[in-house]
Amino acid sequence: MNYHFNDIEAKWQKYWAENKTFQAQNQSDKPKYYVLDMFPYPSGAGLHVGHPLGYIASDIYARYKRHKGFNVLHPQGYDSFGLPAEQYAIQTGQHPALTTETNIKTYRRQLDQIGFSFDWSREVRTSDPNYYKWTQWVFIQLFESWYNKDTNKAEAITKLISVFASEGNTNVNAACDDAIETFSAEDWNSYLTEQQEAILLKYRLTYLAETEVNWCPALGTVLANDEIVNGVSERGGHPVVRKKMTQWSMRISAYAERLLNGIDYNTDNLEWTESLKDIQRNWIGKSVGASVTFNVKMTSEMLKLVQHDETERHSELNSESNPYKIDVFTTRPDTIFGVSFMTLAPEHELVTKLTTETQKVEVEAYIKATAKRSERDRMADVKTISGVFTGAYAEHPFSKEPIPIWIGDYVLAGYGTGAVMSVPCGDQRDYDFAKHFNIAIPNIFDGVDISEEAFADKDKTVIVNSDFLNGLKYKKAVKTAIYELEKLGQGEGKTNYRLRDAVFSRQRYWGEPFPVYYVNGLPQMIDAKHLPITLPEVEKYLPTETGEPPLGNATVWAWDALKGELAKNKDIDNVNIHPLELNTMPGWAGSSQYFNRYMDPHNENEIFSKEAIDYWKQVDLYIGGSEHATGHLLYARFWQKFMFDMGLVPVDEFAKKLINQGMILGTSAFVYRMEGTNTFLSKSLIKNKDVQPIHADVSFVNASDELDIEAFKNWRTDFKNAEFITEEDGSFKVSREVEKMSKSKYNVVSPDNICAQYGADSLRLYEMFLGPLEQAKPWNTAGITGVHGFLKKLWKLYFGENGLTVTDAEPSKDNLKTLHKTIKKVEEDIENFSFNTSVSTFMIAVNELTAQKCTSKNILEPLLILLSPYAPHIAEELYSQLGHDKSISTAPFPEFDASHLVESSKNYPISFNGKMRFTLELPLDMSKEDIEAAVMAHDKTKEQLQGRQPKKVIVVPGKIVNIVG
RNA sequence: GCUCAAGUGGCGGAAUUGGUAGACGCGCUGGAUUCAAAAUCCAGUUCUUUCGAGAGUGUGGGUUCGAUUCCCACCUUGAGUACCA
Repeated sequence: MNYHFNDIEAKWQKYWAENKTFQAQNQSDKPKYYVLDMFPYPSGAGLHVGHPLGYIASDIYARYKRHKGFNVLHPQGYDSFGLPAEQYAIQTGQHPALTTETNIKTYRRQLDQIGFSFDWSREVRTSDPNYYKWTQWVFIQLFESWYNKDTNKAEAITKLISVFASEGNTNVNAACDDAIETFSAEDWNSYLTEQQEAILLKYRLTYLAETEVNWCPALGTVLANDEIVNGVSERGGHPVVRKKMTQWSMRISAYAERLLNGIDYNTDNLEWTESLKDIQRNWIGKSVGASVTFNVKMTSEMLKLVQHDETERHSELNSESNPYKIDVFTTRPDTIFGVSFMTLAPEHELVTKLTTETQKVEVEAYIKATAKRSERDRMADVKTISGVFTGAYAEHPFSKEPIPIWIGDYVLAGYGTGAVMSVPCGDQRDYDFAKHFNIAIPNIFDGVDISEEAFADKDKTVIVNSDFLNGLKYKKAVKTAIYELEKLGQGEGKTNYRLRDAVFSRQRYWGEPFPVYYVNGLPQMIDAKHLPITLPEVEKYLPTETGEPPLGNATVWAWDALKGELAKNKDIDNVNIHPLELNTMPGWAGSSQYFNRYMDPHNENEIFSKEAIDYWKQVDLYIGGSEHATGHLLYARFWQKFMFDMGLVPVDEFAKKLINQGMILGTSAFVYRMEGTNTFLSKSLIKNKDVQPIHADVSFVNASDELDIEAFKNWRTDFKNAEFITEEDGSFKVSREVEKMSKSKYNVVSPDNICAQYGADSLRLYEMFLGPLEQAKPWNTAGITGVHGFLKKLWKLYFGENGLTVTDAEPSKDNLKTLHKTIKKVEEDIENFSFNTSVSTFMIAVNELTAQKCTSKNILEPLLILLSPYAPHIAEELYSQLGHDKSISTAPFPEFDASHLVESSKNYPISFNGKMRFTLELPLDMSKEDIEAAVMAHDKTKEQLQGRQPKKVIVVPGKIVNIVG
């Protein structure tokens, strides 16, 4: 009987589906274990061999945990909202839901054929209204919450309202918009509802505000920072410009410190790799320093302006005590006496007010010029120093000396306060700016040469020329400076984060609609009992002619607040029937809580039941790509912390352990055509020839890099009559190069073909065998014959020509030794996610057992359980052939027994000066002295020493002997 | 620029606490089987070599009886981030 992998695999896939073998229960006597993959976006291209890598790894772990007696949850679903389906809809008119459905069918077929142990009864799709109902629900909860910095958690907005009503906002310590004016309880109670609503928006965890956003004209939508790569859109590489728009934002900045603390201190709940933690740390970008307030030296023109402003605001303060102030953030308050100018971002709101009559023309021209530059231009050109003097001066907080105020585009409006105190002796950019514009560069560092460049080494700093800071070192100087600034009321210690609030609106059709309608321009939440608010039908998926998002095309997209149902747009009366939000949510909305929904996916009354979340708690193992480090993985942590504050989840990190699988690269094949001809040269003939490299489809090339010339000729009409000059042996060789796997490089390999030709078990083994899980590595189909041959060899261990050969024979000592060293190694490897090395271990075991002619069931049955996580189909088949009528999937993992590995002797490596020269078999219970004597007496030792007397002999019993001299 | 990771045969990679470098597999070479091929099986395969042996894990140094492994400097590649004050 031969190994018919296609039949076997189909048989067991059917068995698992029919018997619901991998369906997880929400209660069990067994301990729980939750293994999760990042769910896929079902693209039209289907899977290539790179996609299942992480799924295979997580499947091995999930299956292993079942053997180890765990109640395993291993779900799968689809992140099915997204741009490609929408763009296809724009081109063809086909509803994105249909495209998505078709693509999901393909994905499901491809996933099923690989034999994953997913619990498909828990499948979620982000574009399913029954799912996105809960995405909308979380959004409402965020809207109804604010962040209390005193209790350090999110709290109900109703609580904030009652504080405002009883004591105003002076004692409220919230994560909120900057520049919120203080008000008393009387003020609050006298405000109109609209005024109150507008104020509350500045506190809510999701809020509507006019912000500078990244607008991508080509995609017709805004993008979050993590969706921009090198100044262009991640999808499609289109230019991005800064634009002010009213958009929903998520106040993730409120959680910046807790997101960092989770990385640095909550390591029990966040066993992520250091590199991934580094990426998030970097992205959050904490810097500790101080804010410093500089008073502007007022000119008579400015005073007029101030008085005008103040009268407008009905303020009783007089202008003398309220000049213009410039707040800056600095990480080096110790260098305050090194300030020789200030620089504002061109967009800074004070610029127009400060600029003097004489400088006006120059300043306005500069602002205009910088506004025109795109994000990318600005990034590409960081070398050019540009800026303009405003004509105004600020006053040094201590020396009271005048400090010229400049504007320059090296200062970013979006970071800190959009203004810096420039210390040219301690900051290279300030230094370059000062040199360029001939501004003074005072030195405040003791014994440091700053004639060529700035000096930024904190640790070696001793401050001079700095009044009360003279003679102090960095740390002390920082403390003292902050203390003195606080005394003056012109500064305080401050921490700044690079992390910005995340824009949450997208001008798209194929996304979650907001559960929001507008009354008098102010957003109102739809009551959760009316959810889901489902996507309306539209004629076209493009923006409207008036520039509104695609939902502006819908005719039934208004909200009847009285009846609590959708209404027609033409019936909008702004009394009972109001317009609905036209934006949709971004891609990461649906992926920020899906892992919890899997715990209780069919619950219609709650996002998940308390029992379910208390049972499963959090994901124990999460496997996915590191490209989500600053997107999904950060947003999901933020939502989880919010859900934790709400008391909805028991753990504030959603994924205990995270592993990033490396990318599988393609091995492209190149053929060479002589320039100007239709003649192709084999690889070794191209030296010194003028040739043009052309990608050949990798399916035309065999393991020895020989091209199937006929297949290549039939590929394209212009190759039809091509000439081929071969090697001497008649073969035509291609050259190989490792590149990213992509259609345009003709190096894409589909798992469908591999499964048909070698089987899913071979595919699974080979993907693991390629190399360490987390490492990027090239795919080369040729190598799969190795693992495929192994499976055939394994099969032969159980089946001969005349059927099953397994017996009840007592295992030999060697049999047991092979089995138990395999158990030990495989178990260690799985625990360490070192799957590549356990495949080698299996090969060694099968090679050894074959050589030993082992037929013993006591060896061959446990071997199947060891192998079952990796190659489940063949393991199930052989296990059933051994007489079992139940699936192997929960058979207990074999117990390692060290007694089978005990040796009585050791083959000692004998080294001379650390170099191994020969080995010597000696009993393990031999004493150090006897070992030394035996080695010294050996002929080869004498030969090595050639009469020399060794200086020293190192004997490590059980390990090595080293002779020095 | 800053942060992180990695450099081992023709190729993918192994060596888990400092102790026989190159496991396992691909490819290659030779052989068996076959009319032939595929498949299968056996042997060999880091480099140099005067066939005794010698060298060797990106480069240079250090610690050690002993270093792919630890330390220092440098080079290369990849990833993240980027006028972040």
